Amino acid sequence: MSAITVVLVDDHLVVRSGLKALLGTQPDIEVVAEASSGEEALTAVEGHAPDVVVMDLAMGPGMDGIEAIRKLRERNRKQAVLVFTTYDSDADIVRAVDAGAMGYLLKDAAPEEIFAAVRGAVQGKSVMSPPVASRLFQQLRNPDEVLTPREAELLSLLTEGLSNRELGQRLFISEATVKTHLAHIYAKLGVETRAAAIATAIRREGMR
Amino acid sequence: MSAITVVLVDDHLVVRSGLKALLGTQPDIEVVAEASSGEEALTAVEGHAPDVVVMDLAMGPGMDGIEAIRKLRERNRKQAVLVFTTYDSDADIVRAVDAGAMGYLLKDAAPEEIFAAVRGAVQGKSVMSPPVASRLFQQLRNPDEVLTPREAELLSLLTEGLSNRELGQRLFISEATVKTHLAHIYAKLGVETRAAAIATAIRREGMR
DNA sequence: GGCGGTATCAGCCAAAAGGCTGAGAGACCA
DNA sequence: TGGTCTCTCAGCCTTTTGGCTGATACCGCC
Repeated sequence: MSAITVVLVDDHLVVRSGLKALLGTQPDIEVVAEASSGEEALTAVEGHAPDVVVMDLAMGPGMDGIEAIRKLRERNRKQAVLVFTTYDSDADIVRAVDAGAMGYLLKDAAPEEIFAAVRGAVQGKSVMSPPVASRLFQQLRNPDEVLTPREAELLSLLTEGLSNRELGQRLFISEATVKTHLAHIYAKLGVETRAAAIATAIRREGMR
Repeated sequence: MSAITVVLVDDHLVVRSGLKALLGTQPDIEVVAEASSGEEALTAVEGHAPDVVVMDLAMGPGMDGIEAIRKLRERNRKQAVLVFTTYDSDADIVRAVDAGAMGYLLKDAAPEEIFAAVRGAVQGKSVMSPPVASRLFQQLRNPDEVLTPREAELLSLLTEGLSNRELGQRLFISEATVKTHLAHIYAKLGVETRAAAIATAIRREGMR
């Protein structure tokens, strides 16, 4: 059996370099290409048809990781995508899985975890770091705390510092409705003020 | 002349691994030890007395990079510290330089930049990534926009979602004083509400 | 056909935040 | 010694936010 082929996508050269060095120690894994942006990732995958794509989510300006994953799936190739990122935000996890990611690893993962994830991915196995898994589990247990699409939309605008009036104008709804949504959001996030909601959203939900 | 000795400090194994691989290509640079936390960094430097310490700022729980730099200087050894981090936040840059960092590099820096910074550091030269330098320059040109220590402290607490009353209690000052500081902070950040201030602080100032 | 979830809106009231002016104390520096 | 900066505080007024209760409409589902 030939080696598992991998394409690396990360905007940081040191990370790609480190990942390549680590994966290079495994005889059954071969890094065939690297990319430093979502756009590059698309052409790299097109050109090398790898078994696995290891992808960072945050990649500076331009296409982000989530979008890249979605685009990769649209061109329905059969490669598996592993997310490899620094933060374990609820929003990112859900969006990545939704976009079609096979696994979700954090950058402080042990080498064995990474190897296992790559090998698992080609067999259709989903591997994720323990903190990530526990977050997903948490969401399944407490569906009451999951924001509705409209609420998430509002929260996202909230993190830009808008007032209720501005939120209403932006979403074409009355200020009263904005306040209703906010009250629900606060309850779900477990906070009592918009300031705390913003802090929670940016830190925990990864809404940056 | 013997090689420049380097200690690597970063909580992510892939980053250490990548940095080591990159620096390993240079015959005049040798990585003599690695550490994954501030605490480890202190003992590693103690044991190896390197010429240069390459240090990440964000390192999970425990001592952060800034504190580690400060501690290293207190034990007044002669090694130079290079900050190597993902974000170029104003607050971090100022704090790092204040703590005694010799250089400030971003993780997307080119290999040549990194090599040059390491070599420059041992000669007492200060090297920083262009975006970092431009931020420092910006601050020198517009000293009116630089937060005072007290304001920075308040802003930091603000990003945790505290109310004016809570801020006052936490800082042992009256609510009136809190409001005065906030007004100054808003003016300096160019915002008009606490929500926008929090958003700006977390995103631009990197206060997470 | 009813039931739960979502999205929309209103009105009322209390609390919090923000804008403004003015002012005193201590530090630092020319 | 006088000016500047920083930190501290007060009062007054307007705007914004948050808490509460209740209501309508649409949609999917059993």
